[in-house]
Amino acid sequence: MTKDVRVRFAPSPTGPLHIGGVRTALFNYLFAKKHNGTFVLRIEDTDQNRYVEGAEDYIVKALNWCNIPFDEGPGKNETFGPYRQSERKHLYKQYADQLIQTGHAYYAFDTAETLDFHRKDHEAKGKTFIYNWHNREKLSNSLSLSEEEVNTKLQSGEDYVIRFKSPQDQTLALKDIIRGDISIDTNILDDKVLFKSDGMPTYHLANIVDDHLMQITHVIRGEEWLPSLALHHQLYDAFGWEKPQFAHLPLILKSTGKGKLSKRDGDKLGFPVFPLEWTDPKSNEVSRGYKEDGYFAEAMVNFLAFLGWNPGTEQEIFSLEELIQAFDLTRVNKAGARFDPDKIKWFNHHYMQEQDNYGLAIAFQNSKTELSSIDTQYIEMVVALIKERATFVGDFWDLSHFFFVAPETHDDKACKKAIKDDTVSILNTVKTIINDVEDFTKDNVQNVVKGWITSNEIGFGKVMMPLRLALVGALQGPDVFDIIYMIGKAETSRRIDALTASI
RNA sequence: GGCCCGUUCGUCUAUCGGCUAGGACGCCAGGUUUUCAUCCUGGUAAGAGGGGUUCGAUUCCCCUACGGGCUACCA
Repeated sequence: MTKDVRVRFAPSPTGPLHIGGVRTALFNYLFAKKHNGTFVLRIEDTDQNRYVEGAEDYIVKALNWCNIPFDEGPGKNETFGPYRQSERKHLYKQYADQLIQTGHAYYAFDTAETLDFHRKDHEAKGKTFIYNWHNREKLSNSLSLSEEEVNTKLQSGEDYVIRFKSPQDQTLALKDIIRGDISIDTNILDDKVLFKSDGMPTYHLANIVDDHLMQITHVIRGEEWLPSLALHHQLYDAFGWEKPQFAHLPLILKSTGKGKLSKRDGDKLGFPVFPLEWTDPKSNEVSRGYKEDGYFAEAMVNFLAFLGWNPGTEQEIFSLEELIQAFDLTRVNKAGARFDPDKIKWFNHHYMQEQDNYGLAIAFQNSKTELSSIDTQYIEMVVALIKERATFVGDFWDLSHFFFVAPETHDDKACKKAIKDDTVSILNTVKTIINDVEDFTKDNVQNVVKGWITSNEIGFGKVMMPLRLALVGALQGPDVFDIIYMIGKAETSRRIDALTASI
């Protein structure tokens, strides 16, 4: 009998969730759903200084937009709540105290200035200052001070932190689902602060306590946490708790240049790094989002799933449901993956073709004031004709404006190529022929015009090129007869006249 | 600097000792479209280097190089 799978996504509300965070959430979600488990959202807001207004709301909205909503979290199925660490503040102190009683932790009174001095002093001597067995006896803490001294400090209200007492001369055998076995020498570990002088736990304590209390079975997080695994591992042992399984995901790297993709790379690299647009509450600076840039959630999810994971088959297009079925943590890669903006565009083009035309038409109409008074059904027909050429709804206008307004100019290069001495007379005849079509369908117009060209041995290029030029203003766009059918006889005539008049 | 993790086409990746190293994006060419794009077909391009182990290493081990992460009373 195995335990029900419970995973959590535990972001810190310090700003908009970035794309790497979305990927972490996605992998948690896929893993949970694959195993009929529960996906928990926990807000890790233990750092009061970095709290950003609106960030939590953003995280929830982003997960919902990606269609990977949490099962349990703030305001939703709160069986293990509360889900904000700031609201669980009262819980942590007793656990820190427990560790002191069992000898796994101690009080430390060193000021930030003192520690800073030691760090700089060591650095100047070419050494690294580590607060651990090496020198904790020389610092101000409950291991170096007498019991009276410690009690006096505590009772006088002096600031203190609680540090984990990292053991000496031990080798830790850590396990990671993705990376396998990792062994760590405890001598190089420092005595991490578990409980801060402001009465809040640090990430390390809160994380372990909450994962335990919330019965988390699998911790799936970014690789930046791998160095903390040794500490977390020891914390579980110190509490005597059963450990969850760990999986550290490879990081998402910048598409070009060095380092991991960061929040600041957004506008600099020309593509969003956030799922949704974000306005910084302090500076009012706006960062673009995938949604607002015209990406479909399915495209982003499919792309992100393949950043660091693959199913082992050659299939690349996966619906969310298919991803859930195929997902397997042991197939996650170890190495970091560069973000490829071209590839996510390709996914978007693919998912564009699967979108409902009416929905696209509405989105198109809402995006362009020129379309506000145009019949949505007409727009839907246009969308059907052009969407295979588009990656974003934002491409639609460039691809289809001639369905709505007559060209104001005719492309010079195209004119040189398409217009010959007999073009005016040919176009006039074509105009008459089109006007004479009684049952005005695309096929009928096409048959009549093509029949006329063939029987008079004129040559298709001499007719079709100038005709297209008249209708579109350039040598581009979908089938000429689709355009003629859509804009109608009268407008076709007007556009032909406009071109012949300019020759 | 120290510690940890990693290293296959430009990019994302397949390969779990037998390889003519496969796929996708991008790029290039051809075809379709008498336009452009889409689409189709083809092409380009890779196991960091050096040692081992082995009949045989991209695959296992070691070293070096390179890349990444961490190194806060941040998460």
